[in-house]
Amino acid sequence: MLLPDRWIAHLDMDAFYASVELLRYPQLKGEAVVIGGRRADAPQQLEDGSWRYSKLRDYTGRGVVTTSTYAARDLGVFSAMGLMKAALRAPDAILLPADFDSYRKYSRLFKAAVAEVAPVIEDRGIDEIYIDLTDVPGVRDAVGHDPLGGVKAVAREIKNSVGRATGLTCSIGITPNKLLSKIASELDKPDGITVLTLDDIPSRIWPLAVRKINGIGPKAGDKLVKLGLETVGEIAAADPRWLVEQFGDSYGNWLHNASHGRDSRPVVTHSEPVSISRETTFERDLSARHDKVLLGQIMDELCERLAGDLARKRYAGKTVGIKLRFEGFVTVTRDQTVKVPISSAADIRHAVGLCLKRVKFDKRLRLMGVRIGNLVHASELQAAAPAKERVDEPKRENLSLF
DNA sequence: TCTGGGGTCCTAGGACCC
DNA sequence: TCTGGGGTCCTAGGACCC
Repeated sequence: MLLPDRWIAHLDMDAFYASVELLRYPQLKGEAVVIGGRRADAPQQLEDGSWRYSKLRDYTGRGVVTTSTYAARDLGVFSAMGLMKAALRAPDAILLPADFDSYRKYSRLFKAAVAEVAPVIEDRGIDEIYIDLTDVPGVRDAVGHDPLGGVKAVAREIKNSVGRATGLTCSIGITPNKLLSKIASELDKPDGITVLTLDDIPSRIWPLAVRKINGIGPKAGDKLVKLGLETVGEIAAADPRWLVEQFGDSYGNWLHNASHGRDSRPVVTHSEPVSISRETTFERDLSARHDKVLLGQIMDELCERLAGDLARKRYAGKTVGIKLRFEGFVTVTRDQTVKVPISSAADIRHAVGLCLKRVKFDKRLRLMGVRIGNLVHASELQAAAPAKERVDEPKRENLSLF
């Protein structure tokens, strides 16, 4: 066996939000539970000590499933599914509102627990991480005699550490790169460890559906299937020149390499944000004419919240963007770049006004969002160049849209 | 009964400068 | 009078991920 030059782990918490809720409501273990919905009611304890829960069948609105327990998944209820659709499949499933503060707390706890064993960690969101295990003592020292044994022992140590810190389980995939580890962590879920080398690719990776590769989404997945490629192995067997003809230079070559398990991306332990945004979907579609005042208030509030995020994280930005989604799910964006980084709600709102002027409002709106990019951290923002830079921008009075 | 909210990255065209 | 190539920035849309 050819030994890899790196051992990269992908760790994925099992049904993370749902599992955190089960810590709080252990009596729900084994039940079909769904997390989601902005206004779902929290469980209530009655005078006799029993609990009353919201049922999926009682929900009305535009929410989606954020996570579901494995029992709910058995009934066909999965993440990102509309709650109304989920209710048709599992009307008696228990519906809990999402509690992101709690999930963030457990996220910090599990990442700190992993860092005690293996410190080279890449954050991939609230419930998953990549870990470079190459230089972890238990892995490095086992290279000569029992490399796979060393890797598995470290994986068990990480899982134990996470379990002690949080009471939660996770699944870990360990392979020579991030692409394969991401796939591997799903092969023995929940609570599993899967170690693969490049020799395992034909038997373990090639039989999988193309959508199992991180980076092949709904569009590319459909196109591949229409072209007759349903498994990763079928992509691997395809002529790379043909893949390039079908998918373009960049994506075609990436597909070829990915299907052969090739990926040299490093584990990135630090990154700066590129943009920060806030958006909201309305309970009902709103008219730019009849709901002008309300839309204006909502936009003001989004700008306030975005300014709050910027202040807390100590960033300013030069490019303000709006996102509008109309009935029929048609999405439009407009950007406006200003000369000097801004961070106040008033400055953002002003740039938003410039963006709004360039949109035609001929349909009702279901969503509005504000984004700021071209970010500069406060620490690298020099105090120079004050107000006079804004002379080229129009006056504020004639900018009030809505 | 359609489809949340927070992100990243890529592409492609046009402006503008050298 | 016609015609360069390269580089960077801005904008809009879209795919994808958690």
